[in-house]
Amino acid sequence: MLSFAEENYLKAIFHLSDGGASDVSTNALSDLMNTKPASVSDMIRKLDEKGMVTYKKYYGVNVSKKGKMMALQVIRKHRLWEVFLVEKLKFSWDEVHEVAEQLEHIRSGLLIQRLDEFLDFPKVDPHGDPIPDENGVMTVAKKTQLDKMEIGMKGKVVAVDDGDPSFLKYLDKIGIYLGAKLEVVDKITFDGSLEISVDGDRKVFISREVSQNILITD
Amino acid sequence: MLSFAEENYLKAIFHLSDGGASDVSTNALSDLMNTKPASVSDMIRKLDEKGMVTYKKYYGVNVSKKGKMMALQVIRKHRLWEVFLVEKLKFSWDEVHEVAEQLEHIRSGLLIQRLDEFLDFPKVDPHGDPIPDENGVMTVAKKTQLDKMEIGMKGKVVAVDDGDPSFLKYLDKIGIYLGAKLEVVDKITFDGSLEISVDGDRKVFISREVSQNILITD
DNA sequence: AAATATTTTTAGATAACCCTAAAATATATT
DNA sequence: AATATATTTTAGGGTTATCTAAAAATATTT
Repeated sequence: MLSFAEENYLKAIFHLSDGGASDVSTNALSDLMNTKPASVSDMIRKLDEKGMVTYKKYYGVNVSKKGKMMALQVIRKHRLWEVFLVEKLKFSWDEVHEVAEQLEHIRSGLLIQRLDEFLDFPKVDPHGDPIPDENGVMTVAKKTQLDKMEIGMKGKVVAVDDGDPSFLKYLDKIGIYLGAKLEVVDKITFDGSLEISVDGDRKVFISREVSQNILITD
Repeated sequence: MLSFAEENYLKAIFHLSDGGASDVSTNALSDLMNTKPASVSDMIRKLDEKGMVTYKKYYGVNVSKKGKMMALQVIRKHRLWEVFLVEKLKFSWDEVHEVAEQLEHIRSGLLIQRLDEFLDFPKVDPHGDPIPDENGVMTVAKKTQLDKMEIGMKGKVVAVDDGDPSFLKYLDKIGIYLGAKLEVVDKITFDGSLEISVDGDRKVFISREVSQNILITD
């Protein structure tokens, strides 16, 4: 069985490698984990011995098949708990992460199975990120950045490309939430900012930067 | 801040001392915690330095005022999570403990406040044990052992005096649950066993031993 | 391609929590 | 009250996860 620390490293490697696509450097990991590179080297060696990662000294690390499954299980738990916190306990987007970081390590197959059921088998978390199933499979909907859409196009907010709490708070403030129906009303060519309508009525202006971080599906 | 291990020791001392009433021996603690007496001595010394327990070498340990509050907070979390698991996730009495042992260590004031609200501020856990409030105060209902009741007396199951899973399973099997309305139909003087009706209809026989472990309030 | 800079690993330490074995203290027995 | 027994503590180690400082390997610059 993996320790909390091992689970966290595995999750970090999974994310930094884009699900195993590219290798991850020791420094990138130490940055993300808020530990020193030396500590990362130690941990990676241990995870390698356990067959959880593939590791070539000085050239980077990646998740193994086994490690990827473990990471996906932790991510599954994290995201299910986030849904619980937001939908049932009325947490706001920016309050969930810290608590879910703790809850994701609770060990109980039954618990997570029942939680999934209780939440009615959600497919995405409150940030719109897909929730892996028991086998680690995620069904990913095609997402478009809001700034790539043309005037008159409509869609539903499925994700937010940024974990920054202040960004999430801002979205909350202007009334944009996961599942909100958006329509591009106008596009200001000067600075790329957008006028959009939320749920068919409320109209708001948002900067290009903000619009790039809002993901839409139809 | 206290570590998981420290929280667990504090909780154990609280329980073994009956909430601070009597001092606790090193061996009693090592038994309950499944550790060696030497480890207990170490931990107690540390908790003493932190002002969480009162400790006189060779003569036993007890919770301090501060330690008692900490223990009650952990117990509060434990019991609230038990209610959640049983009422919302359909866990049975005997499945909750292990998971609640993990969940009780999640650190988030907001979480436990919202959970309490979500569960509609329960006063007792699924075993009928009282849930301390934010200030550590428990409102204890007067409980009578079922075997002390006379023929014709009625009451509601508020607690079960035994944590043994097989006992809880047996109760489940014969249809006795927390909140069930019981009436003593007959008392067999020969062996002290009881005939009781559950919820006004189903009649079952239970041994004196079982009836001693079922607590009733009116 | 040699020198310099950066990244990564190794070596050695520390803190938390547990262990075994031995010493100290308290309790029970004769 | 002296001795035997049981309990508790101390001493010395092991493991995990972290650290700093130094060494080794890789990458960049001139």
